[in-house]
Amino acid sequence: MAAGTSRKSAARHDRVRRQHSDELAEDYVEAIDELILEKGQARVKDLQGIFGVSHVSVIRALKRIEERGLIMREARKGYKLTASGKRMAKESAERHGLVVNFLKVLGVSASQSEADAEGMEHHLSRETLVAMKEFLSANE
Amino acid sequence: MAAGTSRKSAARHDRVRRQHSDELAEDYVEAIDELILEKGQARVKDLQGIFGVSHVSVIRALKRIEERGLIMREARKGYKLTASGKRMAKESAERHGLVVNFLKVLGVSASQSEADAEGMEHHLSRETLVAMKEFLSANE
DNA sequence: ATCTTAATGTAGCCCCGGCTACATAAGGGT
DNA sequence: ACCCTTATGTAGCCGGGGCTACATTAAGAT
Repeated sequence: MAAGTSRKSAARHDRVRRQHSDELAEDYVEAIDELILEKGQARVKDLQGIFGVSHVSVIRALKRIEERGLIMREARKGYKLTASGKRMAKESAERHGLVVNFLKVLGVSASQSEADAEGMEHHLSRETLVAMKEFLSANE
Repeated sequence: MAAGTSRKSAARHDRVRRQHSDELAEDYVEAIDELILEKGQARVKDLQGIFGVSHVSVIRALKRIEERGLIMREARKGYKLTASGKRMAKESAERHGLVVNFLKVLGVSASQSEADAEGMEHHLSRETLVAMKEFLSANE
């Protein structure tokens, strides 16, 4: 970077902040998707177990995510995804798979690939994801 | 992952949360390091400009970072890094450079490499960083 | 030295993501 | 039907990172 100029910028930090607030929604949406696939329903208790937080934190998170139109309460079956929730879950899962594979092919162990993917996946641009995809097709 | 098991875990989420809280410290420490290099001092005002937040947010962040022993107030010259602050800045800068380079070699544009590196760099394990380093030496 | 402006600091509010403790609703067992 | 347990929901607190508005301190200009 040019001398006298930091690489950091206001815009950048805004972006990172927004990403952080999306992470939680994405994680919940993915978890709900998996739960419904595996057990037919996604309840507070399940999510509490998955994320290792109190049921209160789960409830509040679900409320906000519901307000964002990603999930809906179901009669006595917990939560289900709305159309946009499903879209998010799908994209999110695809991206996760891509990043994990990428790391593995790069030579990272399976377990560490999982762990790192979960940290980084929310911070990658389309462009970088495409580059990873291309790398994968060239190296698999 | 095995059916019936989510890839998410309490431990994982703890880790991500801790990483988030470290991001700010790392960003400040790096910014202070750069400022001192470039202008001989790092003041609240400078940091405010760099991060695009109010001076109040800067002051509070600096307080916490000072409590963590990473920085120290200097007479009328703003802040300077302690030994461990310097260590963090160095590591952090090295890691940033590595990640940016890695992305560039992967085919990502310079500006997007910068942007994405800033999002991801706080979430990479040693193992993944080493893998990136190896990729770089094999592909430059 | 004084006056003005710029920089720093304080008070107090917001939202979000944690939490515990208590209150209700649902389900199961007998 | 009743009781007990498990699940869900509410109240209210903490800390972190955001903010504005106001107070103070430092620096420059005259």
